[in-house]
Amino acid sequence: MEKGKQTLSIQQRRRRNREEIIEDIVQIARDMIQADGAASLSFNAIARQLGIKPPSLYTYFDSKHAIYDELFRRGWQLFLKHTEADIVQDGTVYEKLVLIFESYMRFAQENPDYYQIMFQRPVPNFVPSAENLALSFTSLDRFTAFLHDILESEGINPGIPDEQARDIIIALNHGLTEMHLANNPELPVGEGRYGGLIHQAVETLLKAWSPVKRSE
Amino acid sequence: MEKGKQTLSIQQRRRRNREEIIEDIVQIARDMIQADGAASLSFNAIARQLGIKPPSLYTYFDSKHAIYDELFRRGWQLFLKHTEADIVQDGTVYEKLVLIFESYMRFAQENPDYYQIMFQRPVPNFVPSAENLALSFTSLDRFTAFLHDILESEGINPGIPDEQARDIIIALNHGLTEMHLANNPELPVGEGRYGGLIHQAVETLLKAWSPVKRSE
DNA sequence: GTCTATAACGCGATAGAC
DNA sequence: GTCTATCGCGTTATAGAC
Repeated sequence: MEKGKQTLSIQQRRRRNREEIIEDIVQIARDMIQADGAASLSFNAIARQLGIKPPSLYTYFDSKHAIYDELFRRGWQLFLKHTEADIVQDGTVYEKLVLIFESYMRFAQENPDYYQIMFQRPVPNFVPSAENLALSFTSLDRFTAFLHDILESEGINPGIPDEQARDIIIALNHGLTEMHLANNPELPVGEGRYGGLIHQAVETLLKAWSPVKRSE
Repeated sequence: MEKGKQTLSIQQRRRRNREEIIEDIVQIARDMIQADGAASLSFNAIARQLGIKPPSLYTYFDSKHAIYDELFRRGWQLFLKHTEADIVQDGTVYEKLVLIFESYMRFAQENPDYYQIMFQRPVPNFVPSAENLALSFTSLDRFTAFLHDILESEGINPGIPDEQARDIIIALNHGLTEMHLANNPELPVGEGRYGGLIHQAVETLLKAWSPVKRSE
């Protein structure tokens, strides 16, 4: 991985434009993180693989943290697209929520590099820029609105404020994903000790929150 | 933190026995992790603070990973004691489960150094030894038995296998804790966006799993 | 003006000889 | 326990090539 030969000569490389090189850097960083974890991403190793010297890399990124920040940004952009595609208008609440859970877990599994940087904190002292952090709030706002809609349209009253119901969903969803990645990272969403629990988890929530007659 | 003076001279230190020095090393490592995160623990810095040269540290630990492994072991030992104290025999299921949730979150907050190493994976390439890993299974077994007991004694049938109910509890509990630490690490258990959701979370689970008459 | 290389600094973990 | 030495890291300064 680290010792890969560059495929282009320096002269050829020079002709390529800046954007292409940045894409290369991002792709190399993603590959390395997927192989060895976000915390052990090496600035020097990226340069080596690109076929340039480490100092030259500073032409494209001001620091190693700037690369993390760019990955953070791209991750959230992709996540917004990813979840958008999985938010459907038809179907039952149950089906909609299951899709949300599966979507989150699938994103984590398909993009472990982005997921680490976005939802875990593997890099000491890395703080995303305020601009990119705002992207994550956009996602939360969207989910809040989505949940509000489906609860209202189905006449579901969790008995607690919508925001609390939302946060319980978020915590359960995140917890299932974390445990799935820790226990059966190789199994697809829907299988494994935790990855296979999405339906039961959503059913549990909806059972508790559905407006049914209770004996007590 | 890192530049603290040693309080004993080398000669005094020499007289102390090996176990005391190891205790010192562990305590210094814990302090450093609490300050800067597990991933940025520095072997050299530990030696500096102990008042010895880095290579001498190898007399006590074979590698940096060996220090992590020792912390992993101590963390699980403490966790077993910690939860044991919070598993009570009297009270309702609701109260017992709330205590379990609070206990886990409190452990994470009071021992962030151990928690990181035990439940997150902040150190690339660190894998706990099989011997110490077994400690974590002891904890799972104990929780399985505990949950089985209280479900049975209260005649609760979640409608799904006990192991699945257990894992939903674990996931929700872990998710709440992760989100609390990420959002309001400074707030005590019971407060904050996620730290204040334990009662609602447990209530949701028990509502769904309680044997009540339903209209559908 | 943009990209590159060389050299060097201070840090880290670790190995080996003493 | 020590010291010396090797190697990797991120980063900066500086200077030359396109």
